[in-house]
Amino acid sequence: MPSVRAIASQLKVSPATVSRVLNNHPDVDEATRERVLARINELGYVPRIGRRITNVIALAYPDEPVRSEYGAFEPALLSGIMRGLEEQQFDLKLLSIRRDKSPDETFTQFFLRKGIRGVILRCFRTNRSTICRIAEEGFPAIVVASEFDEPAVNFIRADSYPSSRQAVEHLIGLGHKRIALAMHNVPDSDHADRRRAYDDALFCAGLKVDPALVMELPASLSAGEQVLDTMTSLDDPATAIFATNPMTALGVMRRAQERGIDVPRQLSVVGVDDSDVRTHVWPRLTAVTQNAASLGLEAANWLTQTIASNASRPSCRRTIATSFEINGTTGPAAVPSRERGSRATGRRGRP
Amino acid sequence: MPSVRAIASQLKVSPATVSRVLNNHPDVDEATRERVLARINELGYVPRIGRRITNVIALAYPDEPVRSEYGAFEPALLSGIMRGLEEQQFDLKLLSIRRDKSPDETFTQFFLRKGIRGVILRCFRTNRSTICRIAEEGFPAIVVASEFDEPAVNFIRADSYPSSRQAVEHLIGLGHKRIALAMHNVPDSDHADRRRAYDDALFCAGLKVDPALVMELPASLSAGEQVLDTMTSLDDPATAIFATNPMTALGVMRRAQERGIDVPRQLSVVGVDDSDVRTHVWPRLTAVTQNAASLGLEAANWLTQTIASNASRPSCRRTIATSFEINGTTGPAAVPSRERGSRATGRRGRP
DNA sequence: ACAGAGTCGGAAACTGTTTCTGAAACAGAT
DNA sequence: ATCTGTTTCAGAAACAGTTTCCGACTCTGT
Repeated sequence: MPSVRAIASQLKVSPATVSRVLNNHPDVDEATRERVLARINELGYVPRIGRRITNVIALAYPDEPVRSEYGAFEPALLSGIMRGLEEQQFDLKLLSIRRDKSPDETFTQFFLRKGIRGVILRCFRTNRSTICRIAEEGFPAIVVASEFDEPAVNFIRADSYPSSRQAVEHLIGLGHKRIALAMHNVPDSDHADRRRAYDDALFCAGLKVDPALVMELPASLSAGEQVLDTMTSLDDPATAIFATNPMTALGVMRRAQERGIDVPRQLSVVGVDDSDVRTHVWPRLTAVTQNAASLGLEAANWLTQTIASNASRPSCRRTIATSFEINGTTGPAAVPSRERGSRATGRRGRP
Repeated sequence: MPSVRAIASQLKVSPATVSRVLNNHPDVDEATRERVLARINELGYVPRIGRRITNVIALAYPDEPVRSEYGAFEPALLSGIMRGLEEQQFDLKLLSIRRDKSPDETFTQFFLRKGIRGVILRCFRTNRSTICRIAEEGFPAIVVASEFDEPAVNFIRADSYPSSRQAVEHLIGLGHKRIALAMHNVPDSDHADRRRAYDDALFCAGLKVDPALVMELPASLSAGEQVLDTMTSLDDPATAIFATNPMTALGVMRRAQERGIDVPRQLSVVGVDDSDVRTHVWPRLTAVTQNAASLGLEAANWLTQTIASNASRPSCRRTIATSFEINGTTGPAAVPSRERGSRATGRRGRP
């Protein structure tokens, strides 16, 4: 377990210099800084207070400290993380990278300066490259709720493919043939899963994917409203909508109520839920649900155990399952207009 | 700025002993521990790393780490806190008292052991006495979103009296005379404010408070449903409902939709919102809104500034205003039917 | 060429924590 | 009563990181 002094003596510099490098003090020569940093990375320095090593991990947000736009996702995640930290007795710090990181320090420096042993990362559209850089530096890190192709990036996420497929098949089973898909307009792995599930389910049922039924929009209430308006005003309107994020689903519901469209009689809606907003509306939303708390718990567990067992360059590419919950917003397809009418069963589907 | 060694030499003990006391090691005599603790308190010891003093504050939860039951209140609060910490460059740690505090250490010890300079406290029904004890010990602390009579306890909260009164007066102005009040069944200052506002507004309008119109229940969706059912089935039913917390308000809305009661034609609803759930339903909920983010920001600002200016025993008893936002769930009172019973219009849909 | 300013970094001083060790107290047996 | 072994308590020293002070070196302007 290398200390500042150990590194210093190896490099034939003084402990003061190593400390200065770690704390990003300006008055150290660039070449020296590089050398020290390289050795620190190589030997795997861990921060200490006095003689005790710090057991602190961080939850780091890229820009804004904490986003509340996702509703109860963040508190559920935090709650899970805190529980996951319990076992190895770690503490949790909240970090905002934009706020605290100086542009001319490395991420490793930044985290060590904050006395952090490992970091849980939240990924938004803006910071995928940031996350890749952190992973390259080799600092213990895990991304929660996003997928990465880069092998260096550890992540844990929920795979929504099976549940999403279940969802679409549920709709098909209820006789729906015109099923709309409301996607996020920024491609990410979660939404790719859902798209794939949609395509596959339709294909296996012998249905064609109609591009007119697929929309890509931001994740927001108003996007959901737009989806509903568009999909109901088609020549051959949708009889069901699968909205792949919570806000869009809520927007669809709200607008349907506003326009007096009876859900699920006239239109079925399936959403995705991170927490429990699906229970906030009536009828309760049929939805693909992912458990943010267990994501947090597993991430924290993996990270602390990795740190404790100080494995070098460990890998975590875990997906946990989402589930599909049938509630009140899905029902048999409305009997289509006469000419194709004989196929619809009209039987009220009991889940 | 007293150090461990300074305290030690004053007390004629070794630094090791002081350190042991701070870290709650078992092998130190009870009398010695008391003496050290007293002196630490007296001199206002601050934790350091090396020669630098730590600039870390904590957000401490009593039992469960983070509650997600309040929806987006917590993330909004956190977001505000992080912004409030920015100015004085403090870091934030999350602490769970139940998890981390040993029963036989004082709170001051606990916080110092965690390297904390000050603490923001969340108050739930279970831990008011805990909070009073912390305040008595004199450790820099501030409670967010609750009120305390004890003069030693610092807090910052939103006073919902004016907005609540505005809300009830708004209903009265719309011609409502039968206004129901759905209260939380655990008395706390927030709900007391709302109760008082309700009473006062009614009184000033020359209306009597009908005990049949006041219910006290837990804060939950099902409680809201119960409220709606009860209030619409009275002999002289309510024409408006004021639900003093977000979940209850949502429950009322959901049940109204379920039963086909047209809001706001047949029934007006006013809620309370911590974040933005009021926009998740249709029609958008008319609500008293408190801004959790600014509570967090102000709390963090006060705490960090207090610490930086090391005032001894500072006091903060601040209330910030809530606001009243008129949206789509309030409208003129239904024309009091000539002979009651023709009330249900059955018309669905567009306002 | 020389003076002054700026850069870089080491020694030392000062944090807090832990390990090692020893003194004192206590319990039990002879 | 004395001896022995154990437990309790706490100090000395070693060791962790950071900062202050100061000296050496470099660079620039005159």
